[in-house]
Parts: sequence; structure tokens; C-alpha cells
Amino acid sequence: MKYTPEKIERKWQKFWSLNKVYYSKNFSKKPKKYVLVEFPYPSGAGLHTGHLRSYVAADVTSRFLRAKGNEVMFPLGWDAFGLPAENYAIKMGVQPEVSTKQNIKNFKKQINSLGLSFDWSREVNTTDPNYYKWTQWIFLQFFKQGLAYEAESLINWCPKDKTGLANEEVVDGKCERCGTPVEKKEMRQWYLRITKYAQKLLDGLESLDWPEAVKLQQENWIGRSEGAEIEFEISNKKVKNFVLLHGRSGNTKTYPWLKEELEKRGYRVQVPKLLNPDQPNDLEEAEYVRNNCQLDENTVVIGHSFGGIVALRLLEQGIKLNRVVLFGTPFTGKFLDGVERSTVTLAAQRGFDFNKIKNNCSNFTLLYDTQDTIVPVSDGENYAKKLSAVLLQKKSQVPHFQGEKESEVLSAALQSIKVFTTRPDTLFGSTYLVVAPEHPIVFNLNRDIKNWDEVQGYINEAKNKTDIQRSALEKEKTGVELKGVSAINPATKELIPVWIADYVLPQYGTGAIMAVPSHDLRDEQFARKYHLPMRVVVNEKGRLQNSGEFNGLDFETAKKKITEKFGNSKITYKLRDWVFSRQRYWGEPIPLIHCSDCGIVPVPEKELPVKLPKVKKYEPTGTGQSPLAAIDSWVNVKCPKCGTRAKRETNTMPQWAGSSWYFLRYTDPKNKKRFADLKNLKYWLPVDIYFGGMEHTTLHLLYSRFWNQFLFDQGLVPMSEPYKRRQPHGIILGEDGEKMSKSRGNVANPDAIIKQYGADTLRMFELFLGPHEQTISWNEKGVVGVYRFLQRSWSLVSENASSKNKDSEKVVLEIHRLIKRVEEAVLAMKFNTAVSSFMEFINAVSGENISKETLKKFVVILTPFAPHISEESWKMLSGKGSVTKQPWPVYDPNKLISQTSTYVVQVNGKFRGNLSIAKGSLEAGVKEEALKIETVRNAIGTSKIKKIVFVPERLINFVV
RNA sequence: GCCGAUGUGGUGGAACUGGUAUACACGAGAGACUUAAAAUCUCUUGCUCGUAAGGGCUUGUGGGUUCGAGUCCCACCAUCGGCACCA
Repeated sequence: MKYTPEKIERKWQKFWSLNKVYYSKNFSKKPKKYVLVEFPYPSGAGLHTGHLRSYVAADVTSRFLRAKGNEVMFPLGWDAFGLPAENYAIKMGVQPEVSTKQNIKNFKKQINSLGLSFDWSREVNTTDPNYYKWTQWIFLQFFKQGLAYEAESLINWCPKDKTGLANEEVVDGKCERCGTPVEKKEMRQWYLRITKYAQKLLDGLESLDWPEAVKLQQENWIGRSEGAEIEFEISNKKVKNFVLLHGRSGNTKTYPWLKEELEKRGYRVQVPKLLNPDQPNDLEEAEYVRNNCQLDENTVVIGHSFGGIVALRLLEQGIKLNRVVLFGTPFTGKFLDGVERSTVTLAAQRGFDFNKIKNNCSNFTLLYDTQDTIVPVSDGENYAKKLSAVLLQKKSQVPHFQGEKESEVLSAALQSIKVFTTRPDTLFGSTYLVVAPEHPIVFNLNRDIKNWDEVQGYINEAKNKTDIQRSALEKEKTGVELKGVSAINPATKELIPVWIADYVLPQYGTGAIMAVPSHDLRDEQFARKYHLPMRVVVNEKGRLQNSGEFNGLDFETAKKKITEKFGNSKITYKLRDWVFSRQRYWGEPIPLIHCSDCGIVPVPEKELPVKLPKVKKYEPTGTGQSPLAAIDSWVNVKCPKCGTRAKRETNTMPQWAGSSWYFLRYTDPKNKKRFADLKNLKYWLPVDIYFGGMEHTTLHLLYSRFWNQFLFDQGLVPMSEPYKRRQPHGIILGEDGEKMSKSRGNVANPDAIIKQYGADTLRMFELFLGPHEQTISWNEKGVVGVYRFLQRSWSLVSENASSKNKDSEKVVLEIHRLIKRVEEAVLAMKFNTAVSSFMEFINAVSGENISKETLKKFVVILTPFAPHISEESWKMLSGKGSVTKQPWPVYDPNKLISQTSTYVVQVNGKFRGNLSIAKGSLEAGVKEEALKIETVRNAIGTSKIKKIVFVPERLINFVV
């Protein structure tokens, strides 16, 4: 009987589907296994051989685990939102919804033609409103916890895809999707505060059964480094006095400490107690301060909250001051906590004559807490505009700067520059400072900078450079000195120059460094170019010199001591917050509403999902606005809080949103009340084995760990780490060794192989290609070898199906050996050697007597690899039911041991012959027999045997 | 530059804790069946000296440890992947 895959494959696929053979049960009594494979985005090009590699491997694993008696969930779904799907639709001139549906249909057909054992009862689709309702819901949980925030900053912008990108989506300065060099654009964007989870994401890795390479890549991406933050005060000889004005209710908790710090530095500090702290009147208070404090051009006035209003009144009333620092000062008089503070509101709403104020003082520092619970940061923005000053947005120790040691306030008071360093031990060698061109201090000091035009020119130049230009390898470092400004090295008390240079990055650390040219290569290059001084402070033996009281200490100890004395220890991460909005149509709408009175208001949960509206034109605008912004009927809504006219957020979420939690939904895909019932989650999680690509290590894999950890912290999922074991696969390249792509025309089409050889052949060939985690070029030449193997298996079964043979001794040994080897190979994910083992078996048993029982065992273990031929063979052997329900045969270790041992006989470590001898023979016996072998005798010749190395049951070696 | 992985026949690759290197497959060569081809089956196939028996060499290169190294150690070379002026 001939092996004709096309006749049997379709038949069994129908059988499996009709009988729901692969559906998995919740709460089964069997041990559960959750096998997951990254779900595809259904591109127009169809399934390619690269997808198949992990699907087949995961399928083999799932089927094996089922046969081993587990309840296995092996689901699949569609990651159908996002750029590629939208770009494809644009190209085809259809709605993304239409093309996506079509592509899914096509993918599913291809997947089913491979006989993959997916549980389709759990299918999910990220573009289904019943699914993305929960994506939006989870986003709102982030928002409510303060982990989704809006900010205006320089972000990565892809000019071709016309959207902002996350840091993770930029590879080598280019868009991860289309390869276009990424530009910098100042934009208002939504962020997820993944940085808050940096340490947790790092810690969680430890316990995971993941390849080291994957863990390391995530570790490096998170990029933790330990060091110190050190303040360098800007030298300002004019300033002599400080006046600290407190807010409403009378005390500003950080003032005693602040006063002490300032006095330590030799300043006179006055902290007047205002007249009527509970019901303050700003005009009266200003007059009181004027009468009781020394106020002149050598004075800096610092005002907290309401105190800031008083400070501005002083200027309005004609007092001239050196500088004014406002922190947490209200502008609109509306408060975030909803508490009424009517006298403060009245004071703020009285308004100011900003021209007068600016005439009397030219230097303002505005400091606002990004997590303030009383005064919004937008009040700071208002002052910044009116006063033409720079707004500093920092996180305070306790919201609204109510901690006892608010270091940001001190920095602002002193106009100091904070640097981050991993080498605090070299502080005495720091001979200049470098700040990023974007650093706010540059603007705050603009009146002191004598070469302002030159500095501004440099800043503009830096702004217009792309990341690639800015970090070009061979590029020489450039910079400009801030003339007229100098800082004080806190250790040496020397005045040192301050430079701006674009080799200092604004986003990392504090955006400023202490340059130590003698101990840092980059600083050295810069110092040589601009003739800046160097001082060696650590000798070749790692001990300090030229460092005052620290001389002689080893550098590790010095790190600690110098940090203690001059700064604070500090940990920084390279990880950046996740830019989470996209200016594109085909994504989940961000479920928020902008109201001019209430601010940003979440869409009430019962109104979810916010459905993506149907539109005619969905192409990206390129203006930085999503196409949704043009749909007035959708954008204009009533504020859910106050009912006045408001507008929807028009940005959409990135493709990574839906895929960040899909593995949770599989456990309970139709739940309408919750994203998944906790009971289901508890039963199925964590994912036992997750198959996927290396390319997702710092994208999907990191993002979804973050979402899961967040949901865990909210008590919504049972495990902090979702994926117990990760199994990456190597990329399959085209035959030309290049990445498979439609434009190169090197995409290998699985359909043609299925047509010619059948799905079972393709499955086994995918596995046989090479080690699963290794990159490999597609080469169809070997397909025929696998096909020949299946043909021979078919013949073996069909020829012996009705015989009454008993197994030969060799067959017994070989079948037990095969079971053992296949089992071990699957567990170790060495699928290529599993296939080899099958081939070796067929070669070994040809011509031997083989029993029906042995053939049945063979067919059962072949099932995970080639399920169609196995079902048909099982039927031929008159097996009952589906072979997919058969338990995995047990191998008998005793059958694997033969009665004789084969020794390797060596002379001086060189192979000289084999020796078969009864098991358990002693050294003397083996020696005697070995010396009878002619080649051994020849090799020894007349030499004397010096030593014999004897490894029982294995080897004997004569040393002569 | 830093981090990681890899390097074995003409090709894809195998080799468990150091113990017969080149399993399995492709390709190639020879033969059988056939009028012929395809398919299938059998044999040969790391390199090299030799008619042969038999010998020598061989896991990127060079050293080392060991009775014995693809496997362990040191140095170097090459390829691939990740990060990259990260202070």
C-alpha cells in the first residue's frame, strides 16, 4: 500500500475538529500544563516557515505532555491591531477591519492544514471589542494608580509610519518596523511608568527557567547601575541672604533642614512667621515681610505654596530681589484634592502685574512636584509662561514637598547642579562639569552666561540632530563652555568651569556629569580637545591620592566614604518610561476624556469598550494627531464627571498593548464581567512553556511581564511572573541567507511542500533543520529525506499490520531505546535529534521480526511529530479510538542493557580495537582478552606496560 | 568599545557527566529493478600515503592540563546577535 498523505491528512484534520479532540478543560483533575506560543499578527503574506518552527515545536511538546497524562492548554489567537496590519490595508485600499478578517481566515486555514493541535475554543482576537474592552480596562487601572501619565517631551518619531515610538521600538536609531531613521519630536504623549517596575522586573528574572541569554538581554536593557548623586553648587558671589516664606497653615516641614543647610554654606537665613497662617491675606502678609526682613538685590526669596504668592507680591510692590524660587505655588486656585482653601484661592485669583514683577527680578526658579496631590503641575506651566522662566518638574519626597528633607528644594535654592556618578571615589579629580544641552539649568542661568548666543546656537544644533548623528561612532566630541558660570567642587572647594556637550544625555541619570578626565576615557578626550585640567586621584594600585583625608584608601572604601560625606547613594536605570500612544487609526482608543474643568477623566467602566469608530479615511495625518481627531462626532462628548462639553483622547495604543495580557484571556476567553476569572487564572497560570522569538526579548516579553506584575500588585492575577519557562527559536532565513521578506522574494511557502509531500513531512522537516534555538537558512533539499523516512515507516506498519511476529532481541532493545531518546529529546527541546532517533530506529529494525505491539508503541510516540500518518497507522494496527488519546509508552531500563559490554581498547590513548566481553568482567580478565587482540599487540610491541587505565564497562587503556 | 553565542566532512548537523569524532539526513559515486526515466532498494563516501595489508592526519588557530580533549584552562582569529558617548 502506497503512502499518500493528501488522502489521509484532510480526513484526520476533519476528525480532530469535529470531535474537539484538543479542547482543554478548566479544573481538570489531571495536572495542568499551559503551553503557549506567541500569537501571530495576521499579515497579508500568509504564514511562513518561520512561524511554523515554533508552532510545530510547541505542538510536539503539547501532544507529548497530553500523552504523558496532563491536561494541556495550547491556545492560539490573533494580534491583529497595529502598524503592519494598517499599512497592509492602506496598500490594498481596504478597511483594516476587512483585510484583517480576510488574513485571519487565511492564516487559520494554513494552520489547520498542518494538523496543529490548537484549542480553538479559546481563540482570542485583539481587535474584537469584547477583547479590547479589557485592554482599555487594564489601561484605566494603570491610570488610576498614577502609572499612566501624559507628558510633553522629546520622543522618537518615525517619519514614515508617522507615529511616536517607544524606546524599545528603536533599533540602531531606526524604526523597528520599517527601518526609517528615527527623528526627535517634542510631543505630548501618554506614558506607562514601567520605570517604577525596573527593580521588580530585574528581581523577577532570577527565579525563572529561562535561557541565560534572554535574561541577560533584559538585565542589560533595564541597565541598573549603582553610584552616587552629588550636588555641585553654582558659585554666585552676590547672594548673601535667604528669606523662606511658608505656606498656608504655617509650617513648611522642610524649612528647618533647609535653613540649616543654607547656614552651613555661610548664608544668612530668615524664616518669618506669617501673620495669619490659617486665613492668610497675601497683600497683608507681603507688607509684613517687607517690614520685618532684609530684602535687597543680594537676597533670594523662597516661597512654598501660598508663600510663593507672597513672594511675587513683594516684587509687584517694588522690592528688587536677586532671585525668587517658587515651589508648589498655586496659580488657578483650584486644588487637586478638592479641599477648599478660600483665602488662598482668593489670593491667587487676584492676579499679578507680571511686567512689574519681571522688572524687579530677572531670575525665577519654578519647582513643581509631578505627584503633587494638591497643586497641579499645570499651575507651574502657567507661571513659567508668565515669568518666561523654566519649569522644573521633579518628584518630591512627600507630595507637595511636605517631607523633612526635600533635596530638590535645596537644589533649586542654591541653583546647584546634581550629577550622577558611579565613581564617587574620583570626586577630587573632577575638574569641570558637563551638562546636557537640554538641561534646564542652562536656561535658568541664561542671564549669567556671557556667551549666550554661542550657547543657544549649540543647543539648537543638538536639538536638530537625530540620535544616529548624535551618537555616531567616529564623531568627535563637541561642546561649549558656559562662560561666566562656575561651579564649586564640594570636595576641593575649587571653582570649576561648566560646559554643555551633547555627549551627555538628558534622559540618563541627572543629565549632568562631573567630568574626571584622568579616570574616564570620554572625559579625557573632551578635556584634551578643549585643554581642560586633569588630576590623577587614584593610583595604579587602586588607592586614593590627591584626595585630602581620603588619601590611601582603596577605591571601594573611598566610594562609600565620599558618598556619605558629599552626596547620596543612588541607583539609576537605563530603562525609560514606555511611550504608549500612537498617532494611528488601527489600535485601541485610549479611554480618556479631556475636560477643561475636571482635567483628564477616565471613561466610566460601564461605558467600555470605547469602540474604534468606522471611518472612510484612516491614513496617518503626520501632524502628530491621530486620524481620530478629525471625527467631530466621535471626539466631542460630555464630561462624565460634570456633564459639560469635553473631548475624547484621540491617540490609540501601540500594538504591544493587546499582546501584553492575551495569555491571561485564554484561561477564560468569553468572560463578560472580568478580563478573566481569578479561579481560571489560578488553575492555569503560570504558563509552563512559552515558545517565541528572540526579537521580543526587550519588547513583548518585557512589556507583558510588566503588565502582569502590575496586575499582580492589584490582586488581579495570582502570579507575579507569568512565564515559567521560555523557549526561544532561531530565525529561519531565506535560502539566500537573508531575512525572509516579500520584497526580496525569498519567502518559503509552506503550502507547496504540503501539497507535494504532506503536512507530516513538513512538520518533521521543520524540526530536523537544526537546533531549535539556532538561526538557520531555509533549504528545501533535505525535505525528501524526511519524506523517505515516513514512507519507510508506512511500509513497516502496513507490511506487518496483520503478521503475528514476535520481536527479535534487537527490536526490543531498539524500541525501548527509541522511547527513551525521544522522551529525553522532547523535554530538552532537541527536536532535531528526536527525528534522527526515529530514522535510526527504522534503519536498525529493517529486516528484523517486529511485533504488532511494538509497532503500536512506535506509532504512539511518532504521533506528536507526524499525527496524520500516526492516526492512519494506528487504524491499520486495529488500535482503538484516536491515537492522540493513547498514553505514552513506558520504556524498561532493563531492556536497554545487553548482556555483553563492548570495551574500547587503547594504547597510549589511541584506539586500537574493540572487545566484547561478558558484563561485570574484572580488570584482569579484560586485560587478558585485550592483549590477545593483534592490533593491540602490534601497537605495544616490545615496550613495557607502565600503567593501565580501566573504566568499567567502557574502556581499557595501556600506557607504555 | 561592552555583553553574549557560535566555529566539526561538499552541505544541514550528532557526540550523555573528558573515553571509538563525523550518528542521522542531504548531495555525490556505483549497482539492482525498468525498453527508458522517475520512484524504490543495496553498497561506497572526512582528508591523506599505499596495489594491498596497514599507517599517518583531522573538530577555527596556537599553547596547556590529562593515560586520553570537539568537550576543561589560557591566548588569539573569524562569524552572528544584543547594547552602545548610560557617566
